[in-house]
Amino acid sequence: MGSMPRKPLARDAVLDAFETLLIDVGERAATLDAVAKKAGVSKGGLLYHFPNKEALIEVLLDRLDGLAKEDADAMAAAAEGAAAYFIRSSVWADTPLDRAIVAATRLAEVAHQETRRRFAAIQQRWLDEIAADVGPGLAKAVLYMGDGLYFNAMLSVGPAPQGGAAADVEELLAALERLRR
Amino acid sequence: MGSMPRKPLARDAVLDAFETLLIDVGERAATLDAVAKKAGVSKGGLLYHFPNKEALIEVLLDRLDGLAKEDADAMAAAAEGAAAYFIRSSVWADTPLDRAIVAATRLAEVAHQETRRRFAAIQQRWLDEIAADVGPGLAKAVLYMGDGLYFNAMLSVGPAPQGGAAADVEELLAALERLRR
DNA sequence: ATAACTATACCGTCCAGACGGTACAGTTTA
DNA sequence: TAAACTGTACCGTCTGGACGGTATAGTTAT
Repeated sequence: MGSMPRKPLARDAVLDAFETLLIDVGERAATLDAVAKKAGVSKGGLLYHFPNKEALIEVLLDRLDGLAKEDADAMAAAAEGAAAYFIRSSVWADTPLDRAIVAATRLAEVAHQETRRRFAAIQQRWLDEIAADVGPGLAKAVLYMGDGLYFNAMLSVGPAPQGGAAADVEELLAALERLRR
Repeated sequence: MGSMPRKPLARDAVLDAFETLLIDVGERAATLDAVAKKAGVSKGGLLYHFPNKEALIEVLLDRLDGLAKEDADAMAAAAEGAAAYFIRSSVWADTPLDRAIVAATRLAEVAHQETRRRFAAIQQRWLDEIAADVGPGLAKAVLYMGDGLYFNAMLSVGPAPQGGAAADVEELLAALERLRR
């Protein structure tokens, strides 16, 4: 039979902890020690799975790419249209994709180039889907509305409680309908 | 009698350097040593004017408040209307206000609470002016469009050159006209 | 004379990463 | 079948460097 080593439980715990800390306290405070402590893992154990902090980031970005691709596919197939789907999904809802995006944003803010590149690619894909729905002339307007929602969520998410951003979506959807006519 | 000490040249140089470093390399890399070096000032000279990093931040936020207030007043008085003025001014144009906003955003991303509070206040003022122009139902849509522009600028500004975001503004203004009808 | 610096040395703390060791599941060999 | 061995999954400690901040003695401009 093939060898069956123990399952690497710490690995996922570390990744989730890293993501959570990025979201809650920012990149600066998401130190290896803090991540290890949050994950309930020793620092040595953390470094066994991720040789350095950059490796931690890379895996997080890969996870983001996967989730973003899934989401873009769902957007393209959405019955309500890509634009409405996009607006709706731009509210902070603590989904895996939301978390991955905000976490990655914290890295981009710190001028992490690779993160910025990935972001640009994801944004482009979103823009393409929206343009296919509402036409190229309005796509940017819709994209930026959603981005604005994210932007505001980013600045309030964290230790502070999250307000009722869900109400904003209705306004944005109404604006979208108006643009569509 | 009239002893006239020399003018504090270093003070402004330090503030500008701090702002530039925040924009270009993020909060993490905007160390006191880096700021002093960029400003062409000794570290001792920097600390002569700003006893600690927090003081540096506070003065930057005060400068932001002043510029934001000026801008909001101009927005309220704009002939084209507050909403169009806002959209237009949301493009990254390297103005003092743009720089102050992006610099402050870098701090907010690092979960600096006071910075977030100031931002929320500025956003509220903007929202009020826009609502006075296009009505409360559409204000959030317009605000978020502008924020989206800023958001994207934040993620691309820095060492990388700035693309033609100015073209986007025309799209957004067209969308705004459409909403207004 | 005095504010506005320069230059440099230094301190405590924090952090990324290296390193050596431990526990244990599974595999081989006698 | 059991001792010997192997590889994975960790733990705990240490080190070297960076960073924020202090201190202090000397220099320049007004």
